[in-house]
This record gives sequence, structure tokens and C-alpha cells, in this order.
Amino acid sequence: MQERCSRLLRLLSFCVTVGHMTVAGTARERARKEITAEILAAARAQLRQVGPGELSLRAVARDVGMVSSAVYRYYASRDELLTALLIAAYDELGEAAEAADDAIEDRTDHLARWMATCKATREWAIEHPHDYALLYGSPVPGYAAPQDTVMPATRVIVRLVEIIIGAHRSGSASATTTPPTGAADPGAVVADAIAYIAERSQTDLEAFPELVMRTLMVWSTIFGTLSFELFGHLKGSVNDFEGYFEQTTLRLAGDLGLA
Amino acid sequence: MQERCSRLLRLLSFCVTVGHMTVAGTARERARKEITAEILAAARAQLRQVGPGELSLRAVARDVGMVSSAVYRYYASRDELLTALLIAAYDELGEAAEAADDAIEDRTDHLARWMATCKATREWAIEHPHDYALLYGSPVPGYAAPQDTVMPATRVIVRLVEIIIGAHRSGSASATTTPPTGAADPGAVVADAIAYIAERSQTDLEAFPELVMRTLMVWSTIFGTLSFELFGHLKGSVNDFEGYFEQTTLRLAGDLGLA
DNA sequence: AGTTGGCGAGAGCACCGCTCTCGGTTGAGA
DNA sequence: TCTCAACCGAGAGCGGTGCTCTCGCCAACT
Repeated sequence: MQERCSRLLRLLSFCVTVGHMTVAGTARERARKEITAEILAAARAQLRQVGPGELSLRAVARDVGMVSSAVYRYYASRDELLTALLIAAYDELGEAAEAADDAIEDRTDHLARWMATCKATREWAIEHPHDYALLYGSPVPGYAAPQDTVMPATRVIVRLVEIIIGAHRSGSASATTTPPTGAADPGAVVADAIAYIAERSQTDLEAFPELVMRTLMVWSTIFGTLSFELFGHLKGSVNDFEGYFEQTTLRLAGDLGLA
Repeated sequence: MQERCSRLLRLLSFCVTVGHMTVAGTARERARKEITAEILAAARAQLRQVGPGELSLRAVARDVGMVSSAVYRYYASRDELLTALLIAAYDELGEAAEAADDAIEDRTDHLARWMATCKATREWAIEHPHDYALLYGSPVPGYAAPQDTVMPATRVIVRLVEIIIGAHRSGSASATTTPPTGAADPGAVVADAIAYIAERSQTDLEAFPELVMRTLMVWSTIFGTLSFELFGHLKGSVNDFEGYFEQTTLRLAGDLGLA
């Protein structure tokens, strides 16, 4: 109710002040964008309390002062709303991780950058458990992530790869570039990753197939650890979650050749 | 309908053949057990098709030929039914993993035992994706695993620990028992795990804190990798999932000192 | 100025988990 | 052997869900 009034007021004031200029599209288009964002914000707010499976389209409709059917003018289904939330959450996590890395002044201290990025990832996860579950928990049934989610979804791992490759290129990392004896060519199984990251980061990774393999493993370890912690699988095994995660990332850094 | 008849028939035949012997309790108690199991079986069957979040108590009631309210005589809530499914799935997975290990004839070939156990774990996960999501996906909202789930839940990891410790005790493993430089005492953060596994396996692990730490990490890697694969996070990065998983477990074995 | 299309409201459908009541049956004790 | 309490299944019902459809209203374009 209140929302509706404020929305109408905003729309009205826009019409008055801007008139026929239509800077960013017509008033209707602008209102549509605003309301779309408003719904998304309400959904994010609800996600802070209830978890992705329980997110109710009717409830977010009530929050923004609409009847449930009206929301379908903006999101074709609950899944589409969840996808929008997915992208927003991925971006927020990527933003947090990148910011933590950027905050390290000595850009050649790759270990510090690594530890900071990992730490920020965990902190975001702890602070947004429902968002985390949306990103890395069981996907909603029959739900296949659309293509436009892969870019935000890979921000963290791409940054981690950049740190690791940077360390190896600058020579400040010990060599872990040889696969174990008896192993097949790692480059074969992770060829897609090599190609994708090379394109995203504008770096040639053909020389580091083992390193890419190891990085994927480490990526799995980080999110496996966080999932275990958040989903309760470490209860009774780990005393100090923060300390455990730090020790984990420290060993992972060692496995990757970061001093 | 059909189910109801068969259930009544079974009950009837029991009365006729056994009479007053009451070997395993009264006929009513026996029928109760059977119907409870029947509901669980129907739920498992439904879980093969729809995923834990969509498992409908009403639908399983229909499958066993009951009205929905009748199911509540056997399971107090949907969550309680899910808990029963949880335990059953954990046991099935543990069974599969242990069987794969047991099948290795040369009990001193710890690497082979390791690889076989890991491989079996993945195969079970691939064959039972919805059960896997129930076990290792996002927990249902506000759901806290009851105490009687921890025993079946830890069968795989306990077996893995036994293999690793066995290798190190027999001297057929290289030493990875020293923490990296600058790391705090690993024994502090994983003290609970050491105590729990020691009790379960009747082995003293006080001498191997770093090994326990590493084993927990490896555990996270395995299930992180499987979650990534099953939940679609490796799409576009990994070409050959089976090969990737095998290469992963091979490197993990190396990290643990298994030759 | 008239028409088109977007929009919100409302009713409605089929489903869900869960509760309650009401008969019928069972089984243990008097 | 009879009685009565406990158990059990059926049914109705409550409040919730996602989603569809129709119906007016009003802005925007021709």
C-alpha cells in the first residue's frame, strides 16, 4: 500500500520534472525498471530470512504492495526471479572477493592476496548463508542456469587464477607444474577451463595445464569446505571454523606453489 | 487401492500362519513396521524422480494407497520422513564405498583401496543425484540433522581415514605429517575430529594431527568436486568428468602421502 | 482523437503440509 | 469371554503456494 503510493509519486514527479525529454526511455519504461528493481530488492530482503526454497513470490508481492499476479508482469516465473537473485548474489560475492584482493597494497605479495581473497569469500558466505545456498547448494529442481549467469559466477575463480598465474609468471612461486607419475595429461580434462580463462583474462595458459588442474581442485576444496561448514557437515569435527578455514587456505596456497 | 489390499492380505496371512506366537510383536506392531517401511520405500522411489525439495507427502501417500493424513500416523512430519530418507541414503552410500574398498584383495595396496573407495563414492552420487542432493545439498530450511544421522553420515570418511592411517602406520606412505611453516597447531582446530574417529575406529590419532587436518581437507575436496559436478558448476570447465575426478583423487592421494 | 498495449486487481485452479474429527478395528486386561 | 482403551484410516478443512485468465484503467503512440 505504502509502496504503491511512493511508486506513483516517483513516477509522477518524473513526469513533471522531465516532461517530454525521455532521457532514459519513456516514463513507463522507467517505471518498469524501477519496479523490477524494487521487486528484486524485496526478494533479496526476504532471502535474508528464509532460504531459496521457501522464497515466496506471493510474499514478495505483498512486500512491494502488489497482488501476486502483478509480479508476473515483471518476472515470468519464480525461477526467473531466482535467476535474477542468483546473478545479483554472484556479483556481490565477486565484488567482495575482488575488493579484498585489491586492498592488498603489495601486488607482488601473492600469498597475502590469495589469503585475503579466500578470507573475504568465506566472510561473504557466512554473512549471506541463504544467498550462498542459492549459489552453491542444490539447484532448484529441473533448473538449468541460463548462459548469462556464467560471467558473474566465475568472477571469484577467475581472480584466484590470476593471482596464482601471476605468482608463477613472476617467478615467486615454486614449481608445481608437473603432474604426478602415472597421471594422464591434465590438459585434456580441463581444456575448456584453459580456453575460457584465457579468453577472460587475456592470458595464455597452455604452458600451465597442471596448474589449472590444481586450481580447479583448490576451487572445489574452498567451496566444499564452505558448504560443509554452512550445511553443518563439520559439526563435531571442527572446533574453530575460522581457524580451520584459514589453515585450509594456507595449505592450498602451498599446494599451488605460493611460498 | 492395490497396495491396501496387498497390505491387508499380508497382515491376514501373518495372523493365520503365526497365530498367537507373536514372534516379532503383535500383528498390529508388525503391520505398523511393514507399512512404515512401505512408505519409506515409496518415498525413496519418488526421490528417484523429483528431488528432495519437491518430495510430496501427499504423493507418497497416494503411491501407497493411503490418504495423506494417514501417513502422519507413521511420520510426524515431512521433515521426519526426510530424515528417514537421509539415514537410508547415507547408509547406502557408506555401504557402496565400504564394499568397493573391501573388494581390493591386496589390503596393503592402500593407493588402490583409496582410488576404489573414491570412485565408488562418485558412482553412487552419479546414480543417485537426488539422494546426493539430500545429503550434501542445501539443508531444508531450519532443519537440523538429528543425532542419529551422524553415525551413517560418517561411514565414508571414517573408512577413508582408516585407509590413510593404515598406510602411514605400515610405513608405506611418505611423510606429510608436518604442517607448513607459520601455521598454527592443526591439532587444535580438528581436535573433535581426532576424538571422534579415534573412538569410532579404536585408533589413537594423537600422533597425526596434520594428517587428520589433511584428511578433512581432502574430504571437502572430494565432495566439493562431486557437488560442483552434480550441481553444474563444472560445465564449461571440465571436459571429461570421470577423468577429472580420477585425476583429482590421484593428486589427493599424493597430498596424503600415498605413493 | 482514437486505438493499442501495458498494467494492477481479482477470482480461480490445482497443489501443498498439516490438523481435527469421526467411525471401525484390534488387542490386552478384567 | 467380554470390555474398553488405543490405534488407525478416511474425510473435511485451513492457510498457504505457483500460476492463469479475465477485466477494467490509463498511458503512449498513430
